[in-house]
Amino acid sequence: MLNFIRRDRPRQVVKKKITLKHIARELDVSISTVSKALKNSDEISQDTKEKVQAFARLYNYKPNNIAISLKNKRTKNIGVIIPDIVHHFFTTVFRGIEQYANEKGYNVIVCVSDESFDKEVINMEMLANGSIDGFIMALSAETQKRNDFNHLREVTEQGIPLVLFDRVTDEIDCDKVLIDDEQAAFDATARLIRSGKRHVALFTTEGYLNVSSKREQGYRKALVAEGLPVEEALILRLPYQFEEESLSEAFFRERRFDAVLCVNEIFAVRGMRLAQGMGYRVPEDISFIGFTDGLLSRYASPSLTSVAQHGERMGAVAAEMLIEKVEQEYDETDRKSYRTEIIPSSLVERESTALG
Amino acid sequence: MLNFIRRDRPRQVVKKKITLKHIARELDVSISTVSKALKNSDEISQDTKEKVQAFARLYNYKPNNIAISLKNKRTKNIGVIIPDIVHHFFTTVFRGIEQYANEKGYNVIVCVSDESFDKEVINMEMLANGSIDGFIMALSAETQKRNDFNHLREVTEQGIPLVLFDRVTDEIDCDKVLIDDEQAAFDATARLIRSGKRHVALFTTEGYLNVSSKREQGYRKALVAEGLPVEEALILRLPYQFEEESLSEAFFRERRFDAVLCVNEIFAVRGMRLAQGMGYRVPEDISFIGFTDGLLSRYASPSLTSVAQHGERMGAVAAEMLIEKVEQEYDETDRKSYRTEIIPSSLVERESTALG
DNA sequence: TATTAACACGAAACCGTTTTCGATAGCCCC
DNA sequence: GGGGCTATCGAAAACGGTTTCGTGTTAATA
Repeated sequence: MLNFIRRDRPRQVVKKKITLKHIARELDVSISTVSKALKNSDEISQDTKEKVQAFARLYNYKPNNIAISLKNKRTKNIGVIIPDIVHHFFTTVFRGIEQYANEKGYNVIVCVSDESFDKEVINMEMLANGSIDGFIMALSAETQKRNDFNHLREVTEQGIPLVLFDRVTDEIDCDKVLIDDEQAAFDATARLIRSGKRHVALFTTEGYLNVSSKREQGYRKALVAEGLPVEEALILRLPYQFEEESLSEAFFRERRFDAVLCVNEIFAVRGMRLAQGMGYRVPEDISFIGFTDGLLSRYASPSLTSVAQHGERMGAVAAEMLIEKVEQEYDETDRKSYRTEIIPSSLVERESTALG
Repeated sequence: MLNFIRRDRPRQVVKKKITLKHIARELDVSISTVSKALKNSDEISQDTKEKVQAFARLYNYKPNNIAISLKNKRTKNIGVIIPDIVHHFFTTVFRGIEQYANEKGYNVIVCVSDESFDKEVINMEMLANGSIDGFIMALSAETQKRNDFNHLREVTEQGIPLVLFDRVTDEIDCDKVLIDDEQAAFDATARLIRSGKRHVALFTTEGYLNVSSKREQGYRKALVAEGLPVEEALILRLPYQFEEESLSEAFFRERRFDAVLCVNEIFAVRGMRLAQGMGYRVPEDISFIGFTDGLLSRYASPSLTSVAQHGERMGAVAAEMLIEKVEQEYDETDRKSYRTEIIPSSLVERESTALG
């Protein structure tokens, strides 16, 4: 009597999803027969198959994902944990992940750690209990600062694949995908010097971020490589969300530099603006290069030469590495070996640097 | 013999998750006893409870989410489908969703429709088979253009709660949360006029986007309300990702306008730049107001007066509405009534408009 | 005519929980 | 000493699938 169409809700007919059991009942066969018929198993007669398949189509049968996950012990979900989502770089990486994952039939569960260690841990634990087949993550600032990676260790010890990107740690053995931050900073700095600049300043963040320090290293090495002194006074460490004033005007007024490498777009754009406000010309008097080639770089005036980090590529690679691990988990009794991929970045030249 | 610790992997001990069954075996009690003991049921003796709980703690037992989902027919996941993720507004909305959902113990699965109807449909179908308890979505451009909402209808008919935000449709009966686009455009336009501008131009997108046309309406009404003529020649329809040239210089050279309302940041920033390049002063000669108060508005020079849309608020409200529906689904034999919430936007005044 | 193989299907176990409904044992009481 | 309680636990069904392993029927073969 088609009793799976519930009509007990008052004014709205709710067509509940139908199950194998319903089909079996209606067609007076067993559940296993239905299951096999839908998979076109040759155990089942042509006749029965057609009956079942027609019925299933008619009532739009779709197998329940949860039940399949439980049976297969695979969810086809991957968990992504990032420090922030309102952030151009992470967003582009996420897009790369989502695209690749989707192609492969995976869904993506995102959690935002908000740069907090606790949230990172909680989110991981939530997802690690069967909700996902693997993790892709960038560590929160707090986690990097505390140097506590037990939550990661727990997960990998359980055999759950993990891919770290951008904000990684050496403490954990897993796949990683990185930006060549040091190299990029090196190249950008060298590029400034070769265009005739002699005093290159660095605007970086104060604090613990791995990436900033790598960029600083590249900057230093480039100076040395080009035979220039590292002038510590030209390295300005700014608070993350700094206000106009903190980019001290005095620093500009003295102006003992003719070019600036900035570890992000915002520092660069604000720097340019301050410089222009004080009558300097960009790039003639001061050149600027930023990191993170986002909207700001493109639309600033002058437009900003910037290190493009190809986040989307990074995300795709991370997803590829993860899914490979997830799927091999079930083939070979694996030999685990972990890779670290470096995603090359490139310098997008715009108006804030004079063409050397 | 603690046989749930598998040591058959070569060099890496894999501590597989333990289950009720394992605990039961080790402690020589039944699965039901273990389950009850862990829930502190008073059916179970203090003795047994302590034994079980201690064991569970020791081996870090956590119930399997998938199994629980199957049993409860609730996943504690919500599905979010948005047209794009590398997009400031959607990203902020997502953040609002994620935060609220997380507080309530829900996880968020994101799918990007990429403005494609087909992807939207596929993603919905994927998730609708048990993976999520409800949907939050903004329609893809193609969906809006085709006016085909059967996929939404299917889902709601199955009794799956749905909340639409920003890009919505009247065709579907469900909760909605909207920006007061028309009002915001009205206010912004009025604001320009009251500051003494008499010829306000509009830079909008060509095409079907619901939001753009609402903003245009508000713009038109404001002109009328202020007793000014609507000059069609001052309405410029630009391709979505337009290049410098397309914002025709001629339009600026004639300059039959002294203020511009732009339906997004990018149009505004490019407009300002072009204007400045041609020697006009902003805001003295031409004032600018944009929509979407993002990084560009903040860091442009001059900084851009912009309509802030409070995406985070919007996301939080959407999540709240959805979760309410999801949870009531299981209480009352519901009286479904759908709400439409309007999230007020506000004008963030910056340098691109003269203080009226 | 007895044996056997192919065919078509169903029973049951399983994935990991929760929960209902006994069932057993010990104890008190009359 | 039997009836009734309570305390403590286990069996089993259920969620919705997949899959292994029968099993009964029929037809082909010796």
